Amino acid sequence: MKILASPDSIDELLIRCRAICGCSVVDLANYIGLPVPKNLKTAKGWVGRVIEYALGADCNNKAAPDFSKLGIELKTVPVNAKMRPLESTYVCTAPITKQLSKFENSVVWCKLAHVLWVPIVVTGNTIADRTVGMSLLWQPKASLKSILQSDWEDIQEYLACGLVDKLTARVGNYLHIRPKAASSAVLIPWLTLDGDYQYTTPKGFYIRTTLTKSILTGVA
Amino acid sequence: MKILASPDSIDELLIRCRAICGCSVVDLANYIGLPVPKNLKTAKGWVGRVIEYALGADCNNKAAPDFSKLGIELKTVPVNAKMRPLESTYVCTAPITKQLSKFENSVVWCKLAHVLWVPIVVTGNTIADRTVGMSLLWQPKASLKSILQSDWEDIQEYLACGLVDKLTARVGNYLHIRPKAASSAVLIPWLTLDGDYQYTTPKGFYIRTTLTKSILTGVA
DNA sequence: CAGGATCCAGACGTGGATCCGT
DNA sequence: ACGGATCCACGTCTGGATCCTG
Repeated sequence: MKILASPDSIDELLIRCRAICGCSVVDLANYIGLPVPKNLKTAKGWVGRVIEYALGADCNNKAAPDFSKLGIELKTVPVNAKMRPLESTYVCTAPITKQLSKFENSVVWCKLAHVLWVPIVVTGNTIADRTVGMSLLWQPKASLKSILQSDWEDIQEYLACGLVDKLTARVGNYLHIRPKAASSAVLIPWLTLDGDYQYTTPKGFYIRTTLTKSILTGVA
Repeated sequence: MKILASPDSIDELLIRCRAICGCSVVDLANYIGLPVPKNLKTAKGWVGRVIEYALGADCNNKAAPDFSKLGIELKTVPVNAKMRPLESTYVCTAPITKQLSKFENSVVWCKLAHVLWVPIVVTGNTIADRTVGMSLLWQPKASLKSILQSDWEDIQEYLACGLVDKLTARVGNYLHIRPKAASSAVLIPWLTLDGDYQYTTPKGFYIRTTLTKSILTGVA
C-alpha cells in the first residue's frame, strides 16, 4: 500500500487536495491499494479513510489533529451535485460527565478551530458514484465561534443538571448531540444529581448540515 | 470448541478440579479444542486459559471473580515436583493514583478473599511437561489478611507521597508491585505532589512465591 | 429529513501469566 | 532468585462516518 508522509506545510497539503480533486474515490483507493467494499453499509468510515491516506493524514492518532504538524483536522462530508451536505458531521465523542468549563479547552473547539473540508460528491447509490470535490481550508469566523460556544455551553448545562435523558439531538443550533455506539444496546453509566446510577447510550458531538452548508458555500 | 457452563456450586467446581487433576495440560487443551502453541514464550497466558476453559470459568469478564456465581477467583501457579512455586502470582493491575482508602474495598482484597489455586506441575522445559496438580480452595487466615493489608497500605503510602519511582518490587512482605506492560517502553503519566507530570511503566500487584508456597502447603 | 441507530478497522487496555539478565 | 521486562488473546473504545424509519 502506498503510504504518504504527513504534509509539512499548508501549501503541500493544498497541492495534494488539488491533485485528488475530481478523482473517483474508488480510483483513489485502487491507486493507494486499499480494498474496495461492495457498499458503504458495512464500511461506513471507508471514504474517510481513503481521503486520509490520499492526503497523508496521520491515521491512528488519537486526540491529535489529523495533520499533526499543521494542527489541521480533516473532515470529509458527502454532498449532492449542488454541494448540499447529505449528512451531519461527527466531531468527537461527548463525555456524559461535565467537561472542562472553558469552550476554548474543549475537544470540540480543538477539532473545529482549523479544518480541511473535503466534500465528496455523491451522484448515485453505488460506491462508484462518489468523487472528490474541491477542498476548503477553513477556520470559523468569530461570530460562528460564539454560536458554537453557546451550543456547547447549553449542552454542558444539561449534563451539569443531570438531564442526560433530556439531552436529545434537538438541543443546539449548529452543534448537537447524537447517539454514537455500535447499537442502542450499548449502555454506559452516569451519575445523577441524586447520586444514583442511570444508563444511556454513548453520545457524540455532531454539527448540523445547516452549518456545513454555510461553510462549504463560504458563508461561515 | 467445548465450552463448559460456569459451575453453580462449590461441589460442582471441586468435582471438576478432581476430574482434571493429573491431566497433561496439552491433553486438556486438545480435548477442549484449544490450539497448542510450540512453547510458552509467545503464549505466556495459555496455561491459565486452558484451566479456565477446563473448569468453566467465565472468561472475558472484567473486574468480576472468575467463577462469578461463587465469588471465587481462579489462579494457576507453576510449581516444581516438590510443589514449590516457580513464579510469583499476578493479582491485578495497580492504579498509580491512590486507591480507595480501605483495604477491604480494594481490588487486591476482592481478588484474594476467595481463591481456587490450581498448581501446574512443571517437570521439564517443554509445554508437554506440564500437568495439573491438586487444586486448593482457599481463603486467607486473619493473620495473613493483616499482613496483606499492611503491605497494601505501605504501597498506598508510596503513591500518596508521590514516590512512584521509589516503589519497586522490594516493597512489601507478601504483596508487591512489579511492572505490567507490553514493554518498558509503555509509559503512563502520573501527577507528582508538585503538580508536575512524570511517566512510569504501568504496574501490577503480585504476590511473592514465599506466600504461595505457604498457601499450597496449607500453612497460610 | 432529521433524529436515532448502526457498522468497520485499528488502537488500547486488561487478564492470563512467563521470560530473562544480573 | 527475583526484580524488571515481556508476550498473547480478546474485549472495549475511538475515529472514521453512513444507514434508516417514522
